[in-house]
Amino acid sequence: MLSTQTSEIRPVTTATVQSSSMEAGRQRQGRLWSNLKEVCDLLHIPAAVSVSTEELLFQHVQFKTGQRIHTIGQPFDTLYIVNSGFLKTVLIDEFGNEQVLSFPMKGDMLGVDGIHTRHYSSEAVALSDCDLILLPFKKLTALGRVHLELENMMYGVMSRELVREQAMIGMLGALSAEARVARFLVSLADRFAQMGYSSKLFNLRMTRHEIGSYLGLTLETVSRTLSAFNEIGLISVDQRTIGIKDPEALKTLRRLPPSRTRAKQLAAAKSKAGEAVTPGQLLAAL
Amino acid sequence: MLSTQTSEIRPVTTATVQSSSMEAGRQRQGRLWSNLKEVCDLLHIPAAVSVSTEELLFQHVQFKTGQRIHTIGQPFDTLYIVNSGFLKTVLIDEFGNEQVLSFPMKGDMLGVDGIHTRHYSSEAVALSDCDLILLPFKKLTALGRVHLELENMMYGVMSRELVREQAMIGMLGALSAEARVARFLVSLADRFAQMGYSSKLFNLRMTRHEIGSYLGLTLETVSRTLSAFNEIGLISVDQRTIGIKDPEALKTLRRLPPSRTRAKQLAAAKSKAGEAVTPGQLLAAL
DNA sequence: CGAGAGGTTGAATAAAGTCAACAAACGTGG
DNA sequence: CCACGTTTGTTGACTTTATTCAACCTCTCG
Repeated sequence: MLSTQTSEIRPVTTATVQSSSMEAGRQRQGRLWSNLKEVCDLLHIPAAVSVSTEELLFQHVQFKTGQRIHTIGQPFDTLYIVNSGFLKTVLIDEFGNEQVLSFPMKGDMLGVDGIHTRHYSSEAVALSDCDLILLPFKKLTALGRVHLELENMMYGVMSRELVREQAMIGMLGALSAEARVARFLVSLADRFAQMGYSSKLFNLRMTRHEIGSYLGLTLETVSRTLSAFNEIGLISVDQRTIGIKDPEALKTLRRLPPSRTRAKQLAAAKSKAGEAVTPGQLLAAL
Repeated sequence: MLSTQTSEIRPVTTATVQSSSMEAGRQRQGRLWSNLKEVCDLLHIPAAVSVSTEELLFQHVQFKTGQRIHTIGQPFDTLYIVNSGFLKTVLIDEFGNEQVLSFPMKGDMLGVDGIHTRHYSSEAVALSDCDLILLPFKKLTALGRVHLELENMMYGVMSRELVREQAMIGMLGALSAEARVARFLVSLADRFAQMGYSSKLFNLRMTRHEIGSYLGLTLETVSRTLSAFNEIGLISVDQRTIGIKDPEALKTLRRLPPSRTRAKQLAAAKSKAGEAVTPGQLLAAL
């Protein structure tokens, strides 16, 4: 397994950090430090008038694909904000099985689960090379009392995280496999759009196994569902490349009609040569 | 439905509040109030040296069974701490179906999901008569800057909530129906123990439907699973009265053996008249 | 080029859901 | 206090959904 191979590797604090100008402020080359406003922007938290935040700098750290940011039980002292890259957070159950909790990406905060017990309760692994901003928790709370937008930021981010998890619980508790996969794709598309990438065509950063774990399904079910979506034209799939063809249908999808009906209808639709039939219309007709 | 009938009823500040012997809280203007230390104790947060917190009082409010504490979309301004009673929090999906998110009880905080968007994203309903402590959020953050134990309390509680939800996601994503019901019972037992009640015999405050929604199962599956646990002696069930017989087996249970095997084994075990066989031994033998 | 991880697909199986009938408890008004 | 309708809970028969097991394919990267 990818993560086990690299479990002992510690973050590379790049050579440039040691340069003498550390106390002077941010590095010009390499973007190794961010100020409060940049952090707030990243989190999509409206930063109030930023008073002299140039002394208030937060260090960046790079992680390579497969490296662990933190592990379960490790003493908690810092939060992380994803500046670039893709990760997963996982829980490990009593017999070593991974349960994927989230796929953090740009603008997400990591490590919040460690505040309560002062130990991280989950593990975060880089799915690609990543650039993270370090927020030493003690420093953060101390600063929170001076710069109140920082404090509000913290409450806001933690609350947002909670709402997201609630939505996840709702999804796991109530939706069919197909609806889960559909919504997963839509939410990924939305996040990519938010980050300025295409929401119509993107690459999955995770395996079918990881998606399955995240959605409470097996990898086979995920694979089959993607194939089914592809078959009826909701998406295109080629390995990890996903094209979103009918986002609306994906958003509202509750359950696919049985496949033998589907095949018939599809054939019928095709036989009307030359007529344009959207996947949405097809689904609605069933 | 219970909650719809009472949707418009606002909290009653009851007459009985005047009874002098309430554990937490004092009276002022005919109402119950709690100080910071009492709030921290309730939340199981180590309250640091409490400086003159007698002016720092938080008001209580009573809700009757079926009343709503807050609804989805309602403007957020206050957090609640449960001082006594039982509640549920729910999400309502696009076609009106309830998804139960949690069953808050003594020491739990409500409303945290409202901080981010300034609107509650879930609905809280009293499952019994309840006594809640009001924490006006603005007041709270302002006070947080003076009394830092309060600020730490907030972070701690929100983080704890997050960890709980993560555990829930893990459970919904990975466990069988039987394991979910078993863990649900164990966690209830633990909570009752923590509150000073019996962890061996207690009453469920919620319907099978609500349990099912919480666990991502149907009410029939919940009912059948409880019956099965009863049959093999892990618990006793009589309507909403649950007796925990073998907490250890419940804690570690992953999956029950098929029922025809179970019946045979059970018969075999019984036929050895006079021999004491614990449910745990029975399960282990299968 | 070959090993191994990741992905797809099919057939058989098991788990949980659905539909339905019934029983027990609750609560409300006569 | 009882009768009634309603809500809640149990159980059975059957169906659907997703998992399991297995074979096979196809990229990637030493």
